[in-house]
Amino acid sequence: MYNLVNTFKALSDSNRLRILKVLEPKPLCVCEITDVLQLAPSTVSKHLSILRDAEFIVSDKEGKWVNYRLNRDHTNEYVRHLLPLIRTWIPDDEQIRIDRETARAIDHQTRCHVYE
Amino acid sequence: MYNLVNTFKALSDSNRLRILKVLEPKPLCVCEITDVLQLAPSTVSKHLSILRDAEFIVSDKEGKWVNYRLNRDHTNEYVRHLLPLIRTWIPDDEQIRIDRETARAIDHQTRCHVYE
DNA sequence: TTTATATTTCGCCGGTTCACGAAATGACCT
DNA sequence: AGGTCATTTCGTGAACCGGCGAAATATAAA
Repeated sequence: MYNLVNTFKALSDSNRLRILKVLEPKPLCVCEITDVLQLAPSTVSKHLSILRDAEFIVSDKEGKWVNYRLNRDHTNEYVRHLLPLIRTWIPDDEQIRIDRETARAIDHQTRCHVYE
Repeated sequence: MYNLVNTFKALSDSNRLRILKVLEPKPLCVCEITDVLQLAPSTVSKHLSILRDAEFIVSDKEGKWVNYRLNRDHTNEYVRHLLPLIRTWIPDDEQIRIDRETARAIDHQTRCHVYE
């Protein structure tokens, strides 16, 4: 029960839903997500840890960056059912549309100071 | 988006999940639900209004009582998908099991002062 | 080693949520 | 009309949540 409540709590914030929706097309690192949400990095980091604790997303460390992606693993029953539903929901929400366009427009090399 | 967040918020409280689960077998009035949850009537009433606003439950007035039941209507897309999921989840949670037993044991006539 | 960048952790502040009791409202019996 | 019970509304206090900036940590270039 406690676990189920926690799962729904993770989904009870519009900025966390924005994160899940912007990760649908492709994984992103924290600084890219920060650019999309326009929130302080510490705030974004906290949101990501909540989504990760609920197993909606997983992180991969790559150099100084941490990439986050949707959890496609089917171990967690709640996530297994909820992620596909969320994928079908609010596909044309204006905010979500803007976020995806923002994410698409980010030049990863420049934004994340990647040396060649 | 706002609507979806609100839907998840309605599910983000263990007492509200208890209400949804105890209503699965059959509708109950507020005083019966109050007996099950062991919370103040005003608190229970508030939880019920949150669940009703999110369209998970509907109310029917019957004399001085208000009966609440799960919303089987399929108008709300979120509810249409989430209620069946919740029905399959935490079926053997200890608290849920106790709540259902409590509800089953309530003598409606006596508890709700029903005149013959 | 120093500097730059990315990320997380921590503490604080303001707003929200959840619990309660008191009061208001509604329905029905006498 | 007066009394009783069911329910809701309202105000309040404690706990929680989401935002921020500062500091800590990690990686890698210079």
